[in-house]
Amino acid sequence: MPKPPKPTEAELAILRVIWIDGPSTVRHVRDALDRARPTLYTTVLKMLQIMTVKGLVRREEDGRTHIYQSCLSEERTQRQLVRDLLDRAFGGSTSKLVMQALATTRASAAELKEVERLLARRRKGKANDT
Amino acid sequence: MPKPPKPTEAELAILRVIWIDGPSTVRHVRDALDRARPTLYTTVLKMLQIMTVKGLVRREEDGRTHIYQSCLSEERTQRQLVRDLLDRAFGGSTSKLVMQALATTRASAAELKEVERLLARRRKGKANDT
DNA sequence: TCGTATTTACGAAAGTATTCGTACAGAGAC
DNA sequence: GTCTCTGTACGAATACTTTCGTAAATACGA
Repeated sequence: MPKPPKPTEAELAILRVIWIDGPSTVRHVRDALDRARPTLYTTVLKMLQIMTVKGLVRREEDGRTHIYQSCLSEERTQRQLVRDLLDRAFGGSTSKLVMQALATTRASAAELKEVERLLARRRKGKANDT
Repeated sequence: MPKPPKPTEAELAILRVIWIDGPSTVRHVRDALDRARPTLYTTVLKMLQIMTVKGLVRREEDGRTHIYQSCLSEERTQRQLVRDLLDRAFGGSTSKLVMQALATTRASAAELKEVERLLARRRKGKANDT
């Protein structure tokens, strides 16, 4: 299968619901999204139909309703998005990107520790374990 | 002034030229972009006009031609983009984002060393120095 | 002066993403 | 059966982004 395209903003929001809550109905996705931003039922439905055509999600019929699940893992998609940003905004420099990530106020002490743990593991040769 | 919006893809490509090469004419930006992707002169001109209205760049007249410079620093924009991605794709988890950044094949040994240096500096309290 | 280059201006077209409105079908209450 | 609720389908409208075509002004060389 041809690699699925980079998800758009609205698509990503939907994918996140599915990654976190697992395979979901349209209604579930809508309710989850609605908390952040009011969304009509048919809008979510339409998006999921489009995403099905694009190969971002696939659906399973359960009686009258459909259940959507992601075709891509959260990690793989995240990696794709990071790489994309790396190329578009950082000229490929990972260290510059990490620098700006750490400059974010949201990077808590616990987060920093976790990052250090990652680096240490990586240094020991135990590359990616995601 | 109201904070300028997140640059679109084409806008970011233009901004990168200006950040790297300094204040530029339309022609210079076009020539630079053209190496990566053929672009018509008037397309770049139009984009720069739009970007001027949005407050992403400002221009100075030099005789008949205009010279465009960025209103935002490269670092600030990068930080904005990283934070945006952090929120949209990682639920705010900096460590997960960094993990995926390091998982990229493009992260060379030198890059990793640089990241470690950053972390060490940060640990010592010398927060951001960009 | 005349023709060509280069420049800005800008509306319109094309492309893409998102939202909305309406139709229709099935299930359950009454 | 009929009403209502919940579901899918899908075209159309809207919004946003990018590209293109053409006009007008100015500079410059022959």
